[in-house]
Amino acid sequence: MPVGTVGSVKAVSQQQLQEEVSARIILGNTYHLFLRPGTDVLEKAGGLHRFMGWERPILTDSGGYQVFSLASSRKISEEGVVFQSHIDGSRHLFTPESVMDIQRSIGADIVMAFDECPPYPSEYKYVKDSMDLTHRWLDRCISRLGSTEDKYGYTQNLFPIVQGGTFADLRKASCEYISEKNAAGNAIGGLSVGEPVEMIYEYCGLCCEHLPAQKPRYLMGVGTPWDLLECISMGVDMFDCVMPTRNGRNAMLFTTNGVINIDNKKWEYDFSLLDENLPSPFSRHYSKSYLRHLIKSKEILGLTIASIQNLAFYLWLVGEARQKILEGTFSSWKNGMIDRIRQRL
RNA sequence: GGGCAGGUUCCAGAGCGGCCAAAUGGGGCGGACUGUAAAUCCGCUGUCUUUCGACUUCAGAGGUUCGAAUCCUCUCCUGCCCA
Repeated sequence: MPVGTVGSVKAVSQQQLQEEVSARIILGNTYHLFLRPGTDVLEKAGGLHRFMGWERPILTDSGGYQVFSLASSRKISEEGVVFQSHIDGSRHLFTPESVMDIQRSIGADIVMAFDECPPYPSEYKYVKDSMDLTHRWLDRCISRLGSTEDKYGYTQNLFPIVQGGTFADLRKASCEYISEKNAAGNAIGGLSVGEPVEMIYEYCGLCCEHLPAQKPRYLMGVGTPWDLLECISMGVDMFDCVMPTRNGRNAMLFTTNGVINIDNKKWEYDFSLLDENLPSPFSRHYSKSYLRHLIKSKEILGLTIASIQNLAFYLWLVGEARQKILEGTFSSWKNGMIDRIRQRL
């Protein structure tokens, strides 16, 4: 579900946000923004796609995460990954080259490198070897993308992905390797794979210190609304996550006033709007009571409304963050906002 | 008036002499979900107690039995059928 665009903002450095930038929010159950000056690769690319009235750049992932999450049905080698379909059992070979071609065909503005995402916890040696493989694959991605044409008349930008697990020296080495490629933007991968949240913060912060400040930093797979604010404060510009939609489907609502379990009886006769503070027509049209009824009745419309509510909330939140960055008040605003949106209603 | 079938813990519904505080589902309460195959998964849900355990429950009252939600008697109530 496409969502829209955000304006110009001030940026975030390690501890604090500074500088002016352009930001844009994208698509689906993922949402992305470019917070800091000159980090909006799409500004130059001009790769905006019209869809249902929204301007929407496209970001596609490479399948590296599926190699991790569906580990039982794949085999990794230097060449690539043989992956077995859960639908019909057929085997497919994914290589850095084929994955670049596919993402080009889809028309992605942002093409993600093909990487391996080791699980947590993993041994140092495994993570190191995996990281080296990811780096070699990155070179093949760059080479492939460099030897093929943009398919639809606008630039298709490659984002490399940092790996290195939860080992500081590997993370640092990976950041350096990736940075040298001088890509349009850089992604932090291999986090939110089961480690404690504190470690996400720790290694995200570490990566932000070692990735170029003038390029967008994209933290893959994170996270809760409060995670976003914490990571924005460390210098992350883009995120994507299943959380708004998956948790929405599981009856968890994120709102500007706090977290709701819409399954709870307390909402049965609560005819107040889902979230009166959001611009989304869904949030301002349906009541908590009605949504609870739909979900209790197992009406699929309930899952849709819950998902859209959460998406609208995430977009509102990053929009607010951008605004506060612009005003130079992000740091003082952040903690109070976390307390507010994190409370259980 | 006559004939059947029933009354089980919030609801539905198993159990039909000991392994029953009582299956299972629903409901209720809580938790999880972080680069999405998956509208999913996990606890708790009579009372008291941290545990062991103790206590009170299967319409009501009696009874049979070492022992009863389960067997017998009566009473009350519900549904269906016939008059």
